[in-house]
Amino acid sequence: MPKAQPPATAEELRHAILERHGSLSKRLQQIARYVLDEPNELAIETLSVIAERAGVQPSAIVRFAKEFGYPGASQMQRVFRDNLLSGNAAIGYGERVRHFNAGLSRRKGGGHAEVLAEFIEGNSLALHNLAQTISEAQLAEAVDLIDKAETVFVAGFRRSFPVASYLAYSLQQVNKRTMFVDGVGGLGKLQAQTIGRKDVLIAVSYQPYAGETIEAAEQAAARGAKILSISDSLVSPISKLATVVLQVRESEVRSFRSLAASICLAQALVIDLAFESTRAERRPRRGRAT
Amino acid sequence: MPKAQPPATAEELRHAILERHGSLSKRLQQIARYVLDEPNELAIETLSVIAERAGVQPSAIVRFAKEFGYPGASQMQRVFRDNLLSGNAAIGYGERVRHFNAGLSRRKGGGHAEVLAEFIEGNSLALHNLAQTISEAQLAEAVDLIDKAETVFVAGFRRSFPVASYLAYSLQQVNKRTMFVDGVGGLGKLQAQTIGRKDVLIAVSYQPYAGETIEAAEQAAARGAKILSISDSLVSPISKLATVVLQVRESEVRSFRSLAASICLAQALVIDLAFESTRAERRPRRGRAT
DNA sequence: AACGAATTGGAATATTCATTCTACGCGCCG
DNA sequence: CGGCGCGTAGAATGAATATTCCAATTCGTT
Repeated sequence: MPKAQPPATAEELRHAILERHGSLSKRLQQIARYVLDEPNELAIETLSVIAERAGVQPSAIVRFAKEFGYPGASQMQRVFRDNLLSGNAAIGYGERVRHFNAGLSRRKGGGHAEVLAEFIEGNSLALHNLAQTISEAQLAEAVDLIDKAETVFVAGFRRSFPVASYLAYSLQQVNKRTMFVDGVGGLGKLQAQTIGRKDVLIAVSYQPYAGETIEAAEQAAARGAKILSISDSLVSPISKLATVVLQVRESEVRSFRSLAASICLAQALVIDLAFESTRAERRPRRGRAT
Repeated sequence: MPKAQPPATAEELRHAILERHGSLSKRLQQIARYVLDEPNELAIETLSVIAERAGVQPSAIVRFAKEFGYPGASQMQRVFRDNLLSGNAAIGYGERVRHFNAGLSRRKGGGHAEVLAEFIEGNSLALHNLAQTISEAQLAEAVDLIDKAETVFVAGFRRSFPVASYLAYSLQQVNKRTMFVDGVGGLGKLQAQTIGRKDVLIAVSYQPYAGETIEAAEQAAARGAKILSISDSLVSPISKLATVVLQVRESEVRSFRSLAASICLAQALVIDLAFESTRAERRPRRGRAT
């Protein structure tokens, strides 16, 4: 049932969609979601491109537009285009385009957004720094270590816990046998006690190093397991015991260190491993489960 | 005399135009000026519209594009579109992410460092995108919500778990009364059951939305608690119930979405809260004046 | 002033794109 | 269990748009 008056601005349309989202058909909801999530795509790309990305038929988008009162999809696009333009409208390059400095630092004294911007900046720096501190060889070693392990144990507490949990989760996602030493119920020590010679412990730790992690590492070392340390220092108590150390320098803003770089590294590690495994599938030996 | 290699970015094209401006024909200079002055128009409008506004023939614009090495005017437009989007960041992002997804499958995958570099790039993009999708107002609302809460409950499972655990950890660090709904021992439901009218639930969730989180959100809503949703969509099951939604667009490579942006947001949220509390300490009581 | 080369305007053409339409599939209700 | 209606996919259509081409004009040169 098309409305008589189509929303004239992107904001209005957004509201309208949110309001009616529940009562739309499945396919239309799918489109609604895409429209909400990717307004700029909608503004610029052609209908068929949008359709493909949203996983629907072009005609479905036309129907969607009509559902909200537009005569056609093009008119709906216009709304988003205008919105996009007005957002950027301030950028008026004159004939004197000598200003190649697109001023990116907008100083709003406001506070909230500034904090966010600061962290974004900091994490961005940390990420790029990561590329320089981690060498290809190190990464390859680390992946190889994990790939060859029968079972991977992951340990990390306090500040490192999110990184460890991410690692444990995604390793399982790529079908690596993984044991997350989460220390629930004070069982951390026991969990790590079953580690064996063919296994690997990934120990994530940052200053101040959690006692549990150190313990786990010591135990692993004692039982002949390999250790991969993800840490902020090469000489941390854990790194000393490690076979391979991946050093991450996190950004620190107002004495709060971030984790973005570590998460990124963890992610790259796991995906890289997934590639490695895929390649390894062709090889007869070492039949890891898919 | 068409150049062999057309400028691939708007900035390059601007350079090229400025350089050759003097040696262009009158009509071509006219177009050059328009291109420099109104890049946005060029990005979005159709050729004939642009021609009319610039006071030239459509064919002249095609000629202009060819002059700079493009096979047609459309290809030149694409350059400006990409630029517009990456400037606005909301989808220059999607476009680029799509690019290295394509690139990933093409490359042999031999380079470990390459994978890392791609994730760094992807996360970097996601971070910058974050700055644009989260408005100061939203952040302020979210902080306010948390600040006023008696107890903060944090829920997030599977992929969202690292983010949730980070939030829980750092909220406690800044002395906020926090309850981490971690679902250990299948007690998730019970943990969330004690939530009250004065409390806030921070629900972190991404597709596919974990049932436990949805349950927790429903319970919270039923008991009259406020909900802050950190999610990838405005219409996710959790976001629908939420008082405030912070939408995060993560980078995605090979169906592995990252978490760096979410971690960054979480961090900013907590630190921002810490400032807020510090300021509030001077004032009589917990209740902040709105 | 006249010729030639370069440039331009505008119609003709080819291509791409949005939209419409029809037949099919699915779920709902009798 | 069978019919009915909504929703959907996909091809056909028609419109709009980009591009090409050629004749007309301007500009520079001798």
